[in-house]
Amino acid sequence: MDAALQLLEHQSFSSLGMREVTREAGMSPAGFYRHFRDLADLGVALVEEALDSLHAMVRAAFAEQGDPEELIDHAVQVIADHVREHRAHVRFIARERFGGVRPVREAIDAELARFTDEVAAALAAQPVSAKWSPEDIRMVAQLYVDHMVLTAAALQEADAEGERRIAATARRQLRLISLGRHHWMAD
Amino acid sequence: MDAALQLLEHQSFSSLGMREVTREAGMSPAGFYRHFRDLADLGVALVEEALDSLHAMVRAAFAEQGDPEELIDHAVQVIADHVREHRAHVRFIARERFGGVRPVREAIDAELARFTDEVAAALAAQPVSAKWSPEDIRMVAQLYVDHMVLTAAALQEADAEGERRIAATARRQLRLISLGRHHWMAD
DNA sequence: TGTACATCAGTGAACGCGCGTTCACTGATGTAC
DNA sequence: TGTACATCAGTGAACGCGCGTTCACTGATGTAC
Repeated sequence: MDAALQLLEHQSFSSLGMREVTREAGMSPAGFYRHFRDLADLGVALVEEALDSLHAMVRAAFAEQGDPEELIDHAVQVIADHVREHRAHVRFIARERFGGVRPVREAIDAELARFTDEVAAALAAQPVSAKWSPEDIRMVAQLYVDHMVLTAAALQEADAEGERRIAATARRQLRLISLGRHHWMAD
Repeated sequence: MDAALQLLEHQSFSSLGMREVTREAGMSPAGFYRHFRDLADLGVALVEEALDSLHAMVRAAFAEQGDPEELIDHAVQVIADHVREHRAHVRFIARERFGGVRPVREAIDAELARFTDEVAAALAAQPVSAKWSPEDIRMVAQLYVDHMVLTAAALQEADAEGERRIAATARRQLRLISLGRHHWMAD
């Protein structure tokens, strides 16, 4: 799996060869079948591995208490740290979320839907969304999850300067969304 | 190019074979070289074709005048129409935006950056953003373009019922962003 | 403590196949005089 | 109107190569008695 992730730095999953993977892993082609039935099987295993770590990140991003400003700074910081530590995983998810291998795409979609549920639950607990309908809460949760994945994807291929720029933009965008949330019921 | 788009319904570009393409197109393998130097060359040509049509869509989505509510309904309608008429193009862009073939990915990024400029110019002309800094305007433009691409990508693989659901969510999300914009300077 | 057996990750050779690329070619269409 | 030549999309055969998959195997580690 590490060998595959390594190779996926410069190509997408659907073009991965299994001889390629075993070569990178330093084993003979036949050895592959000791671990996976086929490449799609490996792909799904990678999704699970990658989203386990993402899962921890989502929790961390929403754990903090405090005013919106602090929450936003903290969340963006958590995302940036996560990307630095799990670059290959983030790239894999970003690339294959709309990629050409159905089982992989579906596994990612299912996991992201679970994240959205989790974020929605966290939002529902905040005073701001006291009188919101469940649909509206989910709609905002989706906006947040999409924004998070997109930001992580952008960070993943940025240098240090690009990282600062992307983080700054992300913070402002989250602030704008937060403003919208505070005026959703009032207006 | 049509043959390639057809094949890309079920795979991503980096796994496309050129014998595969010529077979689908009903010609001999060697004929490929009459039109493209290699597959990456074909890919870049597809990006241009796909984003020409998207370009027209962006203009249309922002052309309308009226109150925010009408603008949003109109924009989402334009996106939905576009996806219905150019499903293969939309899928290609969504899939390859973070895909494994660098020249293709870079061509898409460059085009989307141009879209963002265009949207930023349209936003700058609106009374709401009268006193905004250029950076803040661009930040909102980026939010809109990302949201548009993500919505189009989701619509592209949805059935009729999913289409309604996705469009409804997109409208609410745009309304929330619009609310945030109206309170950006005030708060 | 020693022996016999089971499990299991990994090997290396072999298979048939489809790949990308090249080559000299054909035949239709356009152009100059 | 007729003739000679240029252009150019498409052909079909051939090449060497790496692919995914299978097979009987090896040898290390764990387990039962």
